[in-house]
Amino acid sequence: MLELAILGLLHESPMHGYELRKQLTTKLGAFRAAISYGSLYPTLRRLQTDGWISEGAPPAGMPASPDEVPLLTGKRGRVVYTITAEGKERFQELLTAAGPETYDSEAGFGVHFAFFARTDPATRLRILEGRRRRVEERREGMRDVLSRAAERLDAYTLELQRHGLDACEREVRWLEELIANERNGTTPQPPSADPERSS
Amino acid sequence: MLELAILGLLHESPMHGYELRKQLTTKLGAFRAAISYGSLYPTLRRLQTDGWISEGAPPAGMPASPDEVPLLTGKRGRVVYTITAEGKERFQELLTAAGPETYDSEAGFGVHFAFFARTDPATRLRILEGRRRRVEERREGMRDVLSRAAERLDAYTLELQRHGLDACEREVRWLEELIANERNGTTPQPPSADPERSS
DNA sequence: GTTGCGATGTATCGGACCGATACATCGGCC
DNA sequence: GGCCGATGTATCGGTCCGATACATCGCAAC
Repeated sequence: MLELAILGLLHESPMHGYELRKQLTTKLGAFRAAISYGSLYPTLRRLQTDGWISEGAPPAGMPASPDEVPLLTGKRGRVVYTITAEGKERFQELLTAAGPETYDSEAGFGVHFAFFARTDPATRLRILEGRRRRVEERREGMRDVLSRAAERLDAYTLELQRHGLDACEREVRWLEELIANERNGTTPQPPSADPERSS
Repeated sequence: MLELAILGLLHESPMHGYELRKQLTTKLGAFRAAISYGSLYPTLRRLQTDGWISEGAPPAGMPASPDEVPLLTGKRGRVVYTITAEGKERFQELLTAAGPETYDSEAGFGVHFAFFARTDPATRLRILEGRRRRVEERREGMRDVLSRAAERLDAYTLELQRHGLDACEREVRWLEELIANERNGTTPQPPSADPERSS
């Protein structure tokens, strides 16, 4: 989960922990709240020992975009992380290997979706459909509760079920739309002016 | 979290673990997916050593409703848990002491909301307003992203933000409505005794 | 100039919760 | 009689969170 998210962000640009967390929070803010440092730093360490990322600025070849954002200024005390070539492979591998755990959790789906621009069409479709199935199941469960046991629940529990059901129906409709687009190839492609940096 | 949920359910009726999990899943299904046994059983053990619940059928006084649901049949191998008097106090205490952690997480809010029928009006209002504030903050964050950095995001990330924003706006509206009802006293009370606004 | 203060930044620890797994029993159905 | 899916209890490793502790930087007030 976090591994995929971190690799994905570092794929775009090298970064230090603090900035990483901020980007994580805004980019994935729709589906999960915020990433804790208590998971971020240990994960960074693990990724480093696994060889997916390396400490320090990129190997002098890459001209590290001089953006307005203060990303990789290796100032005092800051530790800048850069994704390695193996890390990029690992990223693609994780992107494609999208099992049930991908759509089972909100966070899992959110992270994968956030990197759909780098995911191949077949995998995109598979994830969207898996997610839809999952949400439909939840929806059916709530419908059953509401139709079969409504009179045995208090008003608040009832209201909670209704709200949840509504949210599920909405998400299913959203997913249907995305799936339809995906099949048509209508989906706005990522700015294809950027054809694969390396690998 | 789990502690509150378990005490709340056992407050309604004694139960064994399996049934507890099923009820947990349906009652709180709107906001959190499912409870794992890996958290349920250890928590049950802890609640027991803390004295909030006890193993075995109720102390012979309570006539354990002979419902159609097979709840407390102390058959072979089953362990039935019953809430103690101290447990009921603890439950009320947890219900009322609703700090920020209550509305920070989906699950926390969901659990508290599910037991609103047993929560006093002032606490209900406090929780609803805290939650609203929290969701509004998330909403503002996403609005900023969409208005300030939309052109720098790919189509999928954009769509994710839009979907998240929509969900937030919807939840805020839902909360507004609940808060308004709460202030009017329009909210249906638990079935106990409410001759004023019965339907 | 120095003092204080909020934003930036790195790091760890205990605990909550999950996912997989193992295993035992029960009620039918063939 | 045997098989199988529901029911039922339990544990283990791992992921992630929340609180906390510091250290530094820019800057404004005095």
